Formats: sequence, C-alpha cells, structure tokens
Amino acid sequence: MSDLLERLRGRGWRMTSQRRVVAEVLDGDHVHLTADEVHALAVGRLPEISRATVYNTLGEMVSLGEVTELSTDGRAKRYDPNAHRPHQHLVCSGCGVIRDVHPAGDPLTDLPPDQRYGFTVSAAAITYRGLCPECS
Amino acid sequence: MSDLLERLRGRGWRMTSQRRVVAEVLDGDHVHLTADEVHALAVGRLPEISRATVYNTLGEMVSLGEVTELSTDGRAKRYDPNAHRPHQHLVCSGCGVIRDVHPAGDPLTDLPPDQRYGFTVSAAAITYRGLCPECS
DNA sequence: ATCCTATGATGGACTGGGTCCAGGTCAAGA
DNA sequence: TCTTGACCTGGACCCAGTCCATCATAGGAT
Repeated sequence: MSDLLERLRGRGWRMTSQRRVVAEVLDGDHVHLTADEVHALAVGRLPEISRATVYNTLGEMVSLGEVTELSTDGRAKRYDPNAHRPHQHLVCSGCGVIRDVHPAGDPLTDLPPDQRYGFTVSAAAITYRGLCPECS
Repeated sequence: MSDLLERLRGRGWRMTSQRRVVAEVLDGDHVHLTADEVHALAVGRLPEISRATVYNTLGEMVSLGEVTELSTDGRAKRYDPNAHRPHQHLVCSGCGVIRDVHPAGDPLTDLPPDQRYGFTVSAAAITYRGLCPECS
C-alpha cells in the first residue's frame, strides 16, 4: 500500500510511529502538501506529534531523495512524494491547484552549450502556469 | 542609462526619490537581488528609505510586469528587472549564483495536450540546476 | 509661484513559515 | 531485558514579508 514507506524501510531508516504517520499521510499521486498540512493530517492519527518532528522528517525524506520540495507560490514549501518518477508541475494561477505533468523530451537538451556558462547542468525543474477548467 | 526607469516613467508612474532609487539599484543584466539586498543598496543612496517602501515598490513593479519575481531557494524572493526579454534561470547548487539563460525552442510546446488537464497554459518557468565552474 | 489633495512613505507592530535547543523518550541490537 | 544513541517534544527564536495609522510630497489647478 505505502510505496513511500516501503522505500524508506528499505534504506534502514529507524522506524518510529511519527515517521510512519508522516510517510502515510504524504503517500499518493498528485499530492503536494505543505508541512503544516502534513502536520494537521498527522495529528489526526497521532495527536502528540510535534511540528518540529514533521519538519525534520520531511527534511530527511528530501535528503534521501524520496520526496521532492517545490515552492510554487513563494509561500510555504510543498512536498511531493513522487520523487522516483521524474515529472514537472502545472499550476493554476487562479486557485493554485497543482498537477504532475510529463512533458515530451528532456528539458536539459534544450539548453545549448553556449548558454551553460561552464556549469555542469544536472537537472531542470519546469513550472507551467495557466488556468484550470474551473477558474477559466 | 536606466532602461527600467525609462519604462516606468513612460507608464505615468508618479516619480518619487524612493522609487527612483529602487529602480536604479535594480537595473542591469543578471541582477537577482532579494528585497533586503535592494533595501541595503537603496539605503546607501537614500538613507531614510524604509523597508516597507522597498517591498511596496518592488510589488508594484511586478504588477506592472516590468520586473519578475523568482524564488530559487525557498528563502527570500529575488527580483529580476529583465522582464521585457523572456528568459530562464541557471542556478548553482553550490554557491547559489544565478545566470539568465535562453533555451532553444518554446518550452510550452513540449507539454502535449493530454498532459494539460483542460488548463489554458500560458507560461513556463524553468530552473536549471548544476555546479558553476568555481564550485565543481 | 503657491496651494491642495490624493497618492506615496514611514516605522513599528504583527504574522506565517521555519529552525534551534535542552531535556525526555524509545527502537532495536546485544 | 538492558543499554544507548538516535529520535521526539514544546517552546523560544529567527527571518521574510505584511499591515496600518500617521506624516510627507508630487504634480495638477489656480
């Protein structure tokens, strides 16, 4: 059921009830929760869990590469458990809803050598913006 | 000299010494300052200018479409005066330095219709990441 | 040149998102 | 079952940004 939890377990992560709850809350597709939203959902299952633990746990998941961070609105960061399958994001300028999308081709190949300024470029994150059906 | 200032003047913007200083400080290529950096530089020319005014002025410039906001590190937003020429950003994962880059082609065309979920997609922002020559 | 007034500036309080830390707790190996 | 180092807690703290009551002034009207 919980892919994310399985992947973390496989890395020898010390399993605690707090970490289990955070991983369960965050699991799924098109999930892009803020840390406070994760905390609110986690409290529903484990009332004593602290905000600091949620922040720490999310930070560790990001370091392990099992979760990615995105900040689409300059406010709270959002956490995306779908890190094992590379993808980009489509954000509604009206209501802020976010979809995972898969553009054609590899965005890295669109950056010509003379535009790389000697960098070793390793990743590209794309945020598409527009209006969703409800907002347009 | 100040392209940004000229463009703002041409829009009938009420010109004050504070706005002039903010526009001057922000003008140029590959400029990606935070609001507090803009404030620090502005204070050098106009010691009494307040933080609130810098925030207000930057916000107005963004609304007018003369300056774009970017948040590459999830911390302070950065302001880019180069809004009249569309471009993307290349960020060093080591030191955080930012370059303006111009990828080949239009990123919007890489998003197939079946990946648009009924959205009217109007823009795409790409952040390339890698290591700059000094950090690699 | 001077006056008037709406627009802009000020600074200090306040908020939201996030980090830090000292002390208490517990998972899991021996 | 014991031990211990990793983990959790809650509260203080920090930074980026916003709000607001009051003061200042750009620039049109006279």
